[in-house]
Amino acid sequence: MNKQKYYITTAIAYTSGKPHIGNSYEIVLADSIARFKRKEGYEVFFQTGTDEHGQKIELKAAEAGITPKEYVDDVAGTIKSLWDLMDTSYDNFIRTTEEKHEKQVQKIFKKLYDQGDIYKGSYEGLYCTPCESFWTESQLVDGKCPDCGREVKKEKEEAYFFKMSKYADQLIDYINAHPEFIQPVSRKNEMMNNFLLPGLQDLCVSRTTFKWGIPVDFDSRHVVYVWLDALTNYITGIGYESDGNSSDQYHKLWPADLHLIGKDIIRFHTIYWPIFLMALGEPLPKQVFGHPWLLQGDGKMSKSKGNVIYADDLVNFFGVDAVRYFVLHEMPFENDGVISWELLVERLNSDLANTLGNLVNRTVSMSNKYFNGIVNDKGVIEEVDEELKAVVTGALDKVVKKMEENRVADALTEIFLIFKRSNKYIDETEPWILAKSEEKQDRLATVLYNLVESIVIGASLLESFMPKSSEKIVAQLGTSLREFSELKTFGLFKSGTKVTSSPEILFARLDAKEVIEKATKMFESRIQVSSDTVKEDTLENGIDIEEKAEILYEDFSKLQFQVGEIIACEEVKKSKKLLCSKVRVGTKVKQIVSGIKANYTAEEMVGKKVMVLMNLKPATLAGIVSEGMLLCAEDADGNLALMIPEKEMPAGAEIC
RNA sequence: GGCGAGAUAGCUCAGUUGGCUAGAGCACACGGUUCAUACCCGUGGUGUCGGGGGUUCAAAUCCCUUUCUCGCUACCA
Repeated sequence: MNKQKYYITTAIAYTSGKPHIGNSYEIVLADSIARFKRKEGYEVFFQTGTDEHGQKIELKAAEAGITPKEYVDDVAGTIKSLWDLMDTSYDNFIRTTEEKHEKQVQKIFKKLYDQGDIYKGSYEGLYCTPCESFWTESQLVDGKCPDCGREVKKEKEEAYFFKMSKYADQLIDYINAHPEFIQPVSRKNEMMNNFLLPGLQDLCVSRTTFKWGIPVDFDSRHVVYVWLDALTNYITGIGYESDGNSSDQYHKLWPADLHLIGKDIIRFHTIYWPIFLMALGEPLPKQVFGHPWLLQGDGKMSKSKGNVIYADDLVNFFGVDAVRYFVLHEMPFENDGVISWELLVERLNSDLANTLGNLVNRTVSMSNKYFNGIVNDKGVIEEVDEELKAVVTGALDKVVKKMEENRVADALTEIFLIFKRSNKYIDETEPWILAKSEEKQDRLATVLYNLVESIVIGASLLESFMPKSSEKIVAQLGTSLREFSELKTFGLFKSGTKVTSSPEILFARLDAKEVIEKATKMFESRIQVSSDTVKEDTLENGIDIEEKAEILYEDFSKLQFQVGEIIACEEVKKSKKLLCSKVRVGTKVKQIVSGIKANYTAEEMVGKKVMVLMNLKPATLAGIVSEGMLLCAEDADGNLALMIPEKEMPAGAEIC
C-alpha cells in the first residue's frame, strides 16, 4: 500500500546569531506535527534549515574578522545543535549556502528573467534617492515620487525587479477558492485588504550594495536579494530543477502540505512565494500557518539586560520534554503566548509531576507492592471501569481532530484527560482497601491492569509531543509504545508482564523561588561576561544602516540646519503617529509635522530646542502642511530621540 | 486614517447554527484518602458574559450605538 506523503517545513532561521526560545518554538511545533503525521501513517518529509546570506551577516563577519562563510558555518552549527537538543526529527537541514541551492537559485532567477517576470530596474530608471526606492511609471504621482512628491531621477542604482502585479488576480482567485490556504483565517483579510486589493508593488530581487549573496550569474554586480533566495529553499531542498528535470522526490513531495512560519513573515509566504511559484509554473503549497509568538512576560528580552532565554538554558533547568510540553501547551492558537520562569515551574509541577509522573509512579509502586510487579488482567470487571475505558479509547479520535486544525495545545489537553481520569479511577477503586481482603485480589489485579493499560495508551498518544518521556514511561511498565491503530482497543497489554521494580522519578517537582534565584544568578553572570567581550557587545548594540553614496561638500552646503524652539505643539487628530509643532527659528515661525507621537507628547515638546532642516520643500501630511523637518536619532526598534544642542543656544543658531 | 480581531469567575481562556440554574484549567479554602513525587479525589463562584439600546417566547450568542485593548497597514519631511 502506498503511503500518503506529507511535506512540512519551518521557516529557515537567519544565521545572524543564536536564536532565543521564542525562535526555537517553531521547530518544536513543527516536529510535533511531523511526528504525529508519521504515527498517523503518512510518509512525512520534514525540512528546516538556515538562511545564510545578507548584508547583516557580511557586516558581522567583518567585525569578527572572519569570512562570512566561516561566520555562518559557526552559527548554523549552533542552530542545528539546538534543534537536535530539542529532539526534533527533521529529515533535511538545508543551508542556503549549499551549492545545490545556490545553483538552482541562479537558474530560477535566469528563467524568470528570460520569461520577462524579472526586469532590470534601471530600465525604468525612476529612482527616488531620498526614499531609496525604485518606482514604475504607473506608480508615480504627477510624474513624481508617490512617497515624497519629489523628482525621481533616471538611471540611478540599478536593480532587478519582479513583476508582482502580473499574477495578483490569479493569486486573489486562488486565495478565495482555498479558504484553508492562510491560517489563521484572520490573517487572510490582512493580506487581501492591505496588499492584494490595493494593488501589488513590484518586488526588488537583487542588490548591488553588498556581496554576500548568490550572484546573478548573467550580471555579476548583483546578488539575489533575500526572498527569492530564502523562499526557494522549500523546493531546492527536495530536488527542484528549473529546467524541468526535477527529482522523483520533488515530484512526490511538492506541493508542500504545510509551511509553518512566524506571523511576521506571513506576507512573504502568502503573496510573494505563491507568485514566484506561479511564475515557475509550479503548484502552490496547501497551507501556510502563521503561528503567534512566545514572549517573555516581564519585559522584552534584550541581550544588554542579559535576560535572553535560550532553549538550552531551559533544557538545563527542566529537561527537554518539559520545555517541549511548555511551549506547546502555553501557545494559544491566535494570540501571543507568555513565557516566564513561574509559569514554567507551574506547568511542570502541576501537569507533568503531579498528574502524569505521580500517576505512573503510584501505579508502578502498587504493582510492586501487591503483586511483585506482575500485571495481570483477571477479568473482574465492575461498572466504574467503563467510564475509564471510554475516556481512554475515545482519546485518539479527539486528539486527531484537534491536530487536523493544528491545535496542538488542545490536543495535549485531550491526552492529559486520560491521566486525570486514571487518577480519579484510583480513588474510585481504592486499591489499598482491596489489598486488605483475600477474596478481592483478582479485582485488585484487574484495577492495576486497567491503570497500566490506560497509561500505555496515553503515553503512546503523547509520543509525538514528548518522545523521550513517553519511551521512559512504557519502559517502566515493561512494554513499548503502540501504533495509533492499537489505541482504540482496551486490553492489549500483555498479562503477566513485569513492571520495573525501581521506578525512576519522571519529572521532579521544582520550587519556583529557587528556580528564579538560579535564573537570576545566571543572567547576572552573563552581563559580566558580555561586558568583558566588548566586541560582541558592540556588535549587538551598534546599529548599521545601509551606506549611502558619497556626497560633495556642495551637496551638504545646500542643506540649511538651524536650532528651532518649539513654541506650540498639538496632536494631529487623523493620525496615530503625527505631532504638529510651531517652531520659532530666529524671527520666523514654521509649522512642522513629525511622526514622533509614540515617543513624545505634545505637552513635553513645548519649550524644547531642536535641530531643524529649514529648506526642505513643504509637503502635506494627513492634510496639514509641513514646512521643514525635526531631526531625530532612531534605534532598531524605531524609538526616536530629538537632536538637542549640548549647550544652550538661541533659536535660529545655524548648525553647520 | 483604512481593514480586522477581541472585551466572559482572582488569573488564562472555552462557549458550535440564539434555548434548560453560563463552563474548563490554574490559584485559593474546606473535606476525604494514604498506593504515590506533601501527591490524588471531592466540594465551594451573588461572574451587571465591557457600557447603552433593539429584534425575539428566549441573546454571552443576532442588529445598532459607545468605551477600551490588540493586530496588520498608511502617514513618519
